[in-house]
Amino acid sequence: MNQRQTVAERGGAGRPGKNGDGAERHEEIHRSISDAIIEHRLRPGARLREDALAEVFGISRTGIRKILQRLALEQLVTLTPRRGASVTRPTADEAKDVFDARQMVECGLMPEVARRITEEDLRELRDMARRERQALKSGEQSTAIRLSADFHARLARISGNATLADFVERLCSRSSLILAVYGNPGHLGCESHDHDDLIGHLEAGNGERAQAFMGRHLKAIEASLSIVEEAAEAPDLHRIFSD
Amino acid sequence: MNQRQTVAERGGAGRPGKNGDGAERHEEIHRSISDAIIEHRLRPGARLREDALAEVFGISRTGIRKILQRLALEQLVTLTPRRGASVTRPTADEAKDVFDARQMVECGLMPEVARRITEEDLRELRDMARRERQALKSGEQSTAIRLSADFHARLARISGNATLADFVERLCSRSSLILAVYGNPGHLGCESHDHDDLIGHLEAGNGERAQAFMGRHLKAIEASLSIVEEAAEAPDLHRIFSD
DNA sequence: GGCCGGCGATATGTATACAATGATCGCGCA
DNA sequence: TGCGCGATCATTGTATACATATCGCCGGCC
Repeated sequence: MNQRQTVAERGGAGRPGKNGDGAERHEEIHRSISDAIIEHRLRPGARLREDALAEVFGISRTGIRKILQRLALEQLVTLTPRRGASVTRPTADEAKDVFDARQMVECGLMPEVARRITEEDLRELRDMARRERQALKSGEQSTAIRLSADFHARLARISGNATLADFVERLCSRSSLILAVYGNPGHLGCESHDHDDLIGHLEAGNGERAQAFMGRHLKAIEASLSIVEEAAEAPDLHRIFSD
Repeated sequence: MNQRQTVAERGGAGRPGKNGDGAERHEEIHRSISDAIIEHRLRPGARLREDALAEVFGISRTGIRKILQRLALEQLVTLTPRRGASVTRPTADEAKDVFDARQMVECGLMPEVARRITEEDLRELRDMARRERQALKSGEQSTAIRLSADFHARLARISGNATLADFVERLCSRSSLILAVYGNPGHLGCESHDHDDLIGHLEAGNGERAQAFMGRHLKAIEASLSIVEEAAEAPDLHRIFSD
């Protein structure tokens, strides 16, 4: 296949083969795909063919494979041997696990977050909440979903624990997938004012209240899902036709 | 390079190119390297050259790279662009984050574990604890370290939450690295009788006590570390020679 | 005598070619 | 006419070849 994209990109950089070039390009592509999945522009089950992606982004399959593997480890895509990659379709069990994990970690982090939060953080969080509300109001679901996930991830990072923050970030990404499969259309996960209320508790330095509120918030999201295990691959015919 | 190993392996399988073959082989190699790191047979900082690994395991660099990337995502190896892979040397900050995370998650899991644990689980855990004690006594540090990590991971899995169990498993692997860097020789992380005591609390169905005990257990491990940030790469010459 | 710059070696990053496998579609047969 | 079977095709898995950047060494220069 031709490589017009590659040439254009490299030509623009001035000197071909610059060091950070490749790595940053990969990072960029990873984020592109990741965002598309989180924003539900790629629905669960969508197939991701290596050739197609390679052509779109103007790199060879080698680089695409690397990125797909990373996405697979983040459980955003599923790699079926000899069958290729597709956007992960979370099971009901996984959905429960993810929300239980968020309940434990995000709530547990709130006291520390309340202790460490700065004015700068508060300003940024308020801005994110505002943009999210705005996106919701103007019907930009994709943007709202991503901003919501970003909000939770950003919050966790304030705790100062990078390991737990990374974990929360991945849980939020997966939650977005779960919403895509089990969410009711028109009823987004996070209520528009919830995040603002949470910011209020944190601003007041009330970690306990923030923790409790986060707990209710997550429970509310989980409760809004209609988790009905749609006939899986390999429906149990015996059970279905037993009577 | 020749491929005698590959031929031998494939030939032994009976039919060449069997489906699971490649994937399982990769899994096996991943575990080999992972174990070597966890068991401190590969010390932090050790370089992992692709050619050398490819030759040792009888596959091409392509497969090795895939495995190295996975290990990097699990934060067991560090991939420096253009410099290759090396066993991760955890910083003091990372060590603190990892143990704080374990404190939150492993302790938080105990009540559910106490609720769900079965006789079969108890038997298995006791066996692992026994083998660990035995390894400690006979001076097989490597084995003891791995068994200790396995014990904690196994415990978390009983909770039924695969997501959190995976997380704990990775935290334990990283803890092993941390022990390699900051641990005092001759003083292994987990006291030999701690795990047995923990099993006792779980057998009694006392989740709260198990939770508290796990908390003390982890704190004890963390306290046994001598975390002194050894002069990092790029010593701050200004600060050093300012007086 | 010490430092800077060039040069060769080594190892990684990338692309491509080839091989193998699973899926799809068409054909023949019952 | 429906089903089973076989060939072709599309797609992934693997290895290898080539380009490129970095590291260490050595010689010249200040």
